Amino acid sequence: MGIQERRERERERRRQQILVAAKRVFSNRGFNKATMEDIAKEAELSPGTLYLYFKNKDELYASLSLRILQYLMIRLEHVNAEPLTDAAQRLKALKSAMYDVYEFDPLILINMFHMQSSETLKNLSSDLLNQIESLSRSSLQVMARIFEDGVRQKMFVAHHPNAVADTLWSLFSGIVLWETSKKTIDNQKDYLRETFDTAFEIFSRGIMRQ
Amino acid sequence: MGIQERRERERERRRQQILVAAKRVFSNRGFNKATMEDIAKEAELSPGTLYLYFKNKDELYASLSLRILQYLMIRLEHVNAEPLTDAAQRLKALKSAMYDVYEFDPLILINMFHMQSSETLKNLSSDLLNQIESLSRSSLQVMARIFEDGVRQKMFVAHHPNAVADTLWSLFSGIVLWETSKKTIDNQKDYLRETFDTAFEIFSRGIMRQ
Amino acid sequence: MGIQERRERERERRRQQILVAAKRVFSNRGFNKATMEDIAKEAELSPGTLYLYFKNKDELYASLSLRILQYLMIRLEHVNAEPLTDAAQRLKALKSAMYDVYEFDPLILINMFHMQSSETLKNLSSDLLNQIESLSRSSLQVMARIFEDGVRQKMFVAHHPNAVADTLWSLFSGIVLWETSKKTIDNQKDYLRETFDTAFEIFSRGIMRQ
Amino acid sequence: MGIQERRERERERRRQQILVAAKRVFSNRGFNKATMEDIAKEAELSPGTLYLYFKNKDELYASLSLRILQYLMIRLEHVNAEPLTDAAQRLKALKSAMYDVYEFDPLILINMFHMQSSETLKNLSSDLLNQIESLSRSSLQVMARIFEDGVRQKMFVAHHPNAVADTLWSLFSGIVLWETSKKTIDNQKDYLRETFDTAFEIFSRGIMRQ
DNA sequence: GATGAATGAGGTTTCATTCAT
DNA sequence: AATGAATGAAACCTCATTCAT
Repeated sequence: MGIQERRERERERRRQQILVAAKRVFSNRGFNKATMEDIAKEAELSPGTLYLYFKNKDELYASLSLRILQYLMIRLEHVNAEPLTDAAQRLKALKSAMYDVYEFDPLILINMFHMQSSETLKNLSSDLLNQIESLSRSSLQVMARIFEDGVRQKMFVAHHPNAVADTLWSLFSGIVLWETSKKTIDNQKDYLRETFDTAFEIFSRGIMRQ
Repeated sequence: MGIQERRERERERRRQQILVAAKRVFSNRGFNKATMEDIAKEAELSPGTLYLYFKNKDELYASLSLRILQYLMIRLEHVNAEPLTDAAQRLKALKSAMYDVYEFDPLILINMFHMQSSETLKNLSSDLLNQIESLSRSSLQVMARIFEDGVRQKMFVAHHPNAVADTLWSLFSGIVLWETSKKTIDNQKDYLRETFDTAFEIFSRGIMRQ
Repeated sequence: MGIQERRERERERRRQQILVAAKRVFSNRGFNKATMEDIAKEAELSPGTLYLYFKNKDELYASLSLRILQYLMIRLEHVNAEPLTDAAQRLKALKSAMYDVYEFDPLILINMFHMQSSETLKNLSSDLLNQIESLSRSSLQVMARIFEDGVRQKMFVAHHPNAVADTLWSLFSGIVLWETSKKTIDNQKDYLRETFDTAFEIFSRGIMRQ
Repeated sequence: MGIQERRERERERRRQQILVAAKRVFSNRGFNKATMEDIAKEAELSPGTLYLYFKNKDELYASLSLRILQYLMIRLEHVNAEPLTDAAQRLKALKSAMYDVYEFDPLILINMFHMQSSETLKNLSSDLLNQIESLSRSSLQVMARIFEDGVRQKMFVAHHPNAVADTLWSLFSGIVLWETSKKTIDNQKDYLRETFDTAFEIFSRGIMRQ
């Protein structure tokens, strides 16, 4: 391992250390209340150091999303790679993938949806914005391909695959945000899984041929 | 009209004047960037005056949501009040209602979803929070009742009515937020209606008996 | 006196109060070391208040210069207005005017020259920059006119009046900066007057006809 | 060449390398905006290394001035060494020397004047400050000697030679700073030579006997 | 009731300098 | 000797909120 490579690795480790701290602080103090100093303290680094790894606060926040998008992508590709047998099973695999994404990191997922629904997006460096965008676009395309295949195999009712993917994605993000908000207000327990079950059942029934 | 009543009326007029200004500013500058001074200027009032009508900035924002919830409630009750004929028509009416809500004031609707997905909720006065909550709860209940009726009439597949309402609501809010975010990034035109059409078709097919 | 006018007056008083404090702090701590908080404390105001009167730190600094330029302008116009008698007396009046400008506020004068010799200029609001520029331009023009008249009256050797004005202005600012720097290093007493005397004698002899 | 000497030479080479880089960065980014990291990058060294050769940022800046002062000194001594023939020619030689100093390195010259007119001076190590001071003092003395000789030879009007030297030096630095500032504002072309021509003509006429 | 000047806590960010490797 | 990652103090500036008029 060359010295260059080791440095690169060390640098990546630091980045992760900061992201982990950021996630923790963000989850404790909430999106707006978390300060760079909080994060620095949590990461046991100085504020200045954060800026060696992330251009500014928005970019640090946004970077949290990339990881989960990458995870989503991997899971979706797996679903797509499995031999096509039966529509119901396909959808089940898809549902399972999405739920895993939620469990992988609920807080960051909410963060991501939150960010997408705000004007924060406009302030990101075009580089990062492009990454997020392209990854999120590809994910939707992979999803769309699943539905496309299904339609071709006469398992799914004919719809524009992109629109179906958008529907599923909206359903998913809507549930995540809505259930989170209910949890915030009521301190209720986490009903997300149940809501998602019903929602998915309806969705499945809605797109599968009888 | 007593002097008391006239005062009350005058006061309400001011509140509306501020809300209108707030909405405009919020839509121009974005959620976080809008300042109280901006709003005051737009309302042709002084900053101090805003605080005579709204406890703080969060409350002012939150108050924007009430109006749209009230409108939602009215529309839903209408749907519910119509003589029950046929499931498809019921759902069509429901869809139409929701789309009207969107058109009634897209910006405030997004604002509302945005707020619900953030920790702003925690900072509201319990009074306002209660109002929002109860109104939003009732709306969901009215929706749920529609599905309940439908199930009883064997028009809809049996599901827990609340879960179906949650699904629809999530779907709706998810689409609004997701399509808005896409519009922000791409400066694309407004595809919301189309996405919602497909989504609703799938949803309808998913809950109706064949 | 209307309420509007009184407010305007009050506002101007505050501006002056801040400028006075800024000048004091600037002179004690030096150009770069002075902070907005220092100035606020000196003015017995809060930092935020400074920003109600000056857009940013650079503008506050630059505003210090305007006053002295205005004073310069007045003094020069007086020299110009006096009935033209004799070249020597004209120059004497001019010299006296410039020395008064120095005494009016040496620190701000140095500040002004310092600023002009730096890239701070680029960061000013175009409005303020224009004011400074135009005032400084007019001053030079008034000076140039004095020399122009002198040449026409055959009292001064023929030179391009603008170039003569530039020479005098450069001489003046050069002396101010150079003598100040010597004073800084040596903690010497203020030799400026003497240097200026000699310099002006040479200058006068250089432009007057024998 | 001993090993000691070679080391010394190597060290000097590095110093020069840094100074060259510093000059370049300073000229591009302006006095205040230039950072140590910029300079390090330009010199293809690391920030830490700069501190092995210069105590701090101020010293690095100040060191830039030494070279030009040395050049000035050499040129002035040449003027002084030439056989005294005629006052006009003496002054011409002096003027030519000063203009050469300007051309030798305008940026550093401005830098030097800029520094002299600021409180940076106070923060230098006494060693460096002494060097600058003594060199700048000697330069003025050499200049003064020229005028002294001229007076003794009845070519120049009697004035205190130091005061005349100060006048010339002030005139020179004043012009450099003033013309630079005009160039900054107007993006005008470089009028310095012309202004200096007129100024010097006036100055010459002012000190020469008729 | 309305004003709007003033507040001041608190946030983000920069950058000269250090020091372990 | 050279590195360059890390530091952390300190600066500028914003803006929700208050309160004397």
